[in-house]
Amino acid sequence: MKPAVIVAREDASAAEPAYVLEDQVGHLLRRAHQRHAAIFQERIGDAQLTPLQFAALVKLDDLGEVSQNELGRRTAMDAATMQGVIKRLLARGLIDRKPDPEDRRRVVLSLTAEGGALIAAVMPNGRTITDETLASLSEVERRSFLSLLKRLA
Amino acid sequence: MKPAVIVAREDASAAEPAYVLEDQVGHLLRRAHQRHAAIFQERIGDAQLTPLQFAALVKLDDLGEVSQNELGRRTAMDAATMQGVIKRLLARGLIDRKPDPEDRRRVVLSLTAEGGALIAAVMPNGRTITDETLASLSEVERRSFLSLLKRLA
DNA sequence: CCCCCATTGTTTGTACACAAACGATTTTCG
DNA sequence: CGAAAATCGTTTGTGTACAAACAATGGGGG
Repeated sequence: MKPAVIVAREDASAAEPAYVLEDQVGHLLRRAHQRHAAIFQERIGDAQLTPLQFAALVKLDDLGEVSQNELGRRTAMDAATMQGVIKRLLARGLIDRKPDPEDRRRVVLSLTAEGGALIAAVMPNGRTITDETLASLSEVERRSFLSLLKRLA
Repeated sequence: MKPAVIVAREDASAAEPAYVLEDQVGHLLRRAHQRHAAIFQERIGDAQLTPLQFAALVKLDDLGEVSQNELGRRTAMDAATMQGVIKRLLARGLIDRKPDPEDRRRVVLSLTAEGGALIAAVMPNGRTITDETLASLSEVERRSFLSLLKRLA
């Protein structure tokens, strides 16, 4: 049997604990993401390169040649967002684009020499950014946090 | 013949571990935030209400009357973003806006009756959204995750 | 008292983020 | 085979996100 006084624990007048914005996952995820974006911009070493553009270049470096939608799936961008990212990378001459001879709906994307050089140059900064983002956590805490975060995403 | 150079290219015994996009905090934060936004839209119960608009209403409900910049600070939005959010909430008649008699640079924001009713109605859905976002974690894991996330934000 | 400087709110421009609708293709299956 | 369904890339429209520049106001120190 339960003690009757348990109800009064949080607040004398409310049955439900207060909804505190600052404690909600959504709000915290948004703020953590904002902070990471700020660190990225400060440390990536190329003022024009955004997190999504960096992600697209990294994946393109991994995969060699991919279609636009496929690259979008690998980097968690929808087709409309991918459109814009690809357009800007093309404009900077960092990627190449040609029709797929085997499927006329597709275009095949790949890094240019310039894109390959850029991604090689800034990749170490990517590690720095990850480190700095997690700087307030110990090594054990980082592993724990990343493992939990991965299960949420 | 088997050239030794191949080994140095991409190998488990390489000095640097590979940069795996899927393991980077930034990418994971982005994906977790995306997933939360999708759950929010599905569950908040008002198709027009966005996470930022909801946050602004919650804080306005807490604080009563605040200036626009102050509300922005409390909800982690910069002034330009706040501009758009406030404009849309005003257009829907959910908030009120009047000049501050004590400081002519400021405007004072507050909930309208309609805004108050809406926030009261959807607040429980906010709890549901938080729960569903964290659904893949146990109670202990949730507490641990939120505590670590709060230290990152 | 007055000038410098900070703060408030606005505008402009760039870049995600995604829904919805579209034409062109390819695939699937009756 | 041929019609329906799925996939590919594009466009449009709305809503964050933030830098940078701006006019107007307020506060403080010389």
